[in-house]
Amino acid sequence: MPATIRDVARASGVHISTVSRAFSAPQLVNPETRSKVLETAEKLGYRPNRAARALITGRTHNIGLIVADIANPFFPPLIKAAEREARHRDYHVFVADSNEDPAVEEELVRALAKQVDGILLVSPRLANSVIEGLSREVALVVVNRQVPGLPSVVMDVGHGARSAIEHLAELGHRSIGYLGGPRGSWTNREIRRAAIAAARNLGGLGEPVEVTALGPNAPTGDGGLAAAEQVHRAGYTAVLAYNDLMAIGLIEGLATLGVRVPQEVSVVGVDDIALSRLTRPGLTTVANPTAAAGRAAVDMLLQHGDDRRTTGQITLATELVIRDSTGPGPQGNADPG
Amino acid sequence: MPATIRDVARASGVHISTVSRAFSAPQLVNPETRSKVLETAEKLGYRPNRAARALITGRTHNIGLIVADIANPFFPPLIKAAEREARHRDYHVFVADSNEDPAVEEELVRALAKQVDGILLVSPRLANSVIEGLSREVALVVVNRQVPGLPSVVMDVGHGARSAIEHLAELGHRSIGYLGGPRGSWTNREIRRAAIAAARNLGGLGEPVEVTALGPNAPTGDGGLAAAEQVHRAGYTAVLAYNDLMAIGLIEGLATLGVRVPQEVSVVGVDDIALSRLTRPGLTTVANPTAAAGRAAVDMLLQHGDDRRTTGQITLATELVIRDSTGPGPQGNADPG
DNA sequence: AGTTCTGCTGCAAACCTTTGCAGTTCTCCT
DNA sequence: AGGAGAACTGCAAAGGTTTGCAGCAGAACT
Repeated sequence: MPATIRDVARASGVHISTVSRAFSAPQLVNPETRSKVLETAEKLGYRPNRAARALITGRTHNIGLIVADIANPFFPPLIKAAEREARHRDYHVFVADSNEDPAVEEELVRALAKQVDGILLVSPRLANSVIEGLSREVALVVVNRQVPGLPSVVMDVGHGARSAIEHLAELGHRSIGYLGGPRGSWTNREIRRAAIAAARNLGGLGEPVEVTALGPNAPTGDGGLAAAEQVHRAGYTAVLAYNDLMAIGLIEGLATLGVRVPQEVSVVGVDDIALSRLTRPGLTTVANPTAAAGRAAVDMLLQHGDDRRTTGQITLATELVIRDSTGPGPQGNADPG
Repeated sequence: MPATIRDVARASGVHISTVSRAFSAPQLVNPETRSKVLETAEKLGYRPNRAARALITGRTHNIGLIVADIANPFFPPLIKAAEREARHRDYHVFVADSNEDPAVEEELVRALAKQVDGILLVSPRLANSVIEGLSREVALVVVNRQVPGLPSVVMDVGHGARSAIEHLAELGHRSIGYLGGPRGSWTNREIRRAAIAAARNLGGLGEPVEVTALGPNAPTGDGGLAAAEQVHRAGYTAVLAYNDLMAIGLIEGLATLGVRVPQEVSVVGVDDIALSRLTRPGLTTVANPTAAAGRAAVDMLLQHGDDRRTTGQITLATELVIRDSTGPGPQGNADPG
């Protein structure tokens, strides 16, 4: 029913190859012919069949994008930026959701592999070895993870965690909890490592600061909510959470236990999702450049046309945003230096 | 480089058509042959080329899903449910985001049309006439909108709005604002209509209740935040918001103006996004069965294999969830009847 | 023993487009 | 005037799969 290239060729009195070129290699065809062809194509409602094109060129002009959980507000801005960037280059984005499940994630990569030109693996929960294996089946760019030998885009959460710990220490906090995220998350390991290292560092030059890691936990509001009691019992005066969602859940959980934030416990999140500006207290958090990450990842995937295996690794800067969920620790006020 | 059907045929000593049938018509091939074929296919890492398959069958086994704004937490659960249902039937879902822009929306439908078997148009901002036109190019199921002649899935927001207004009236509120959503939203019109009608109805049997509509506004937290002052000035004692995000933004905006919810103003949202349980006060809201809607929409699209133009219209029930953002109005307590 | 049927497999066309090559016409040199 | 080159267009193969049809062997009839 839909018009094919043949219909257009017939209707405009030229060969199909000319029609083809009118679309995909305009400089090779006489402007007059071209406009005539385009006109009839328009009239017939012709749109090139992407399947046929893909069959012969080997490129689908689609890219896959797999996230751990699309319901986590961290991802949508990244997805939007990636879609925008991709559309801009005449690509489309397939978004899929692994439900935080490594097995589903692997299955998705396999299923998508044959119908996309490459896949953006965002916040993968898979083991590095598996990811390396998959990268032999399809071009991969990993986001929020560094995998040796693969192109990747990460945010400098280590720096962010350090800033957060320093901020809390400066406010006088000495006993800090790290509310960990999901198993298999590179970001989680990175934050934990950096937070503990930062505490050790600070301990060297003043009063000892201790960071204790909790988890793994579900990286959701409920995950934070559920951890509230544990946090309360442990007696931390400040908590750094794996992400904003958990931080917000934690604050609510503490509120129901009668614990006030930031008066009794300070809370810092990571991501700076749109919501964190809106809650009360406004959430102090490590801002992640998610949109930039989405754009960069698409760029990496498409830029190096066919020279697969580009091993660029991009690290984007993060920044601590101080709002109202952090306040002076029990030792008194911030020390002046 | 990747193994083709021909490689498998050669390696297992049968004709390619047998390999094809081993995958897509198992009952037509000898079980022994079949297992041998599958085995060698596995060994060679063969995966059918979907482009080639699509070319001949005319079905891509992909479906498109266009939402107004993927960053609105209302959509992800719907998307997840749709993806799940689709994957279950060996389909994949293309998600795209129109940025609340009708022009982008139309362009997306056109672009997607040729590479999917059908499109789920969720919360479209397009005019009905345009949607009807598009439905001639590609199978369409509309969600959160009723378009004559097209299959659709809607939530009974009219009922929800009525319940909300009745709830507020019962609490003693007489001057209620409706914080409207975006231009072009069917749901917005529906809620407004129902809310105003409900007020008129109530007025008939007791003290007059007035519902005043505001808007259009951006259906986001910021949209709600921005409207806070207007709401405050207007002196409503209760507000029904187009969605939870706006309701939450409004509550924060009122808080910064020193207006307490629910003591001074009651607020009701629509959607019951996950977050609404977590904020303080917990948000009273009209719960929408988003996951069910996602599943139903995919069902409608795929079920009636090729008998296009099925005109089923599904309406899913909504339910008022009462939490802490609504309280007694200025007239005193709830009246007993 | 001859016939019909069943169950399986092979053959080849078809799906729609891209692209290297060859052919044609025309312009511009020398 | 003759030849070279440019500019454009047509030809046909190729890409990987599905599927109607035909062929074949063997089983089950008569």
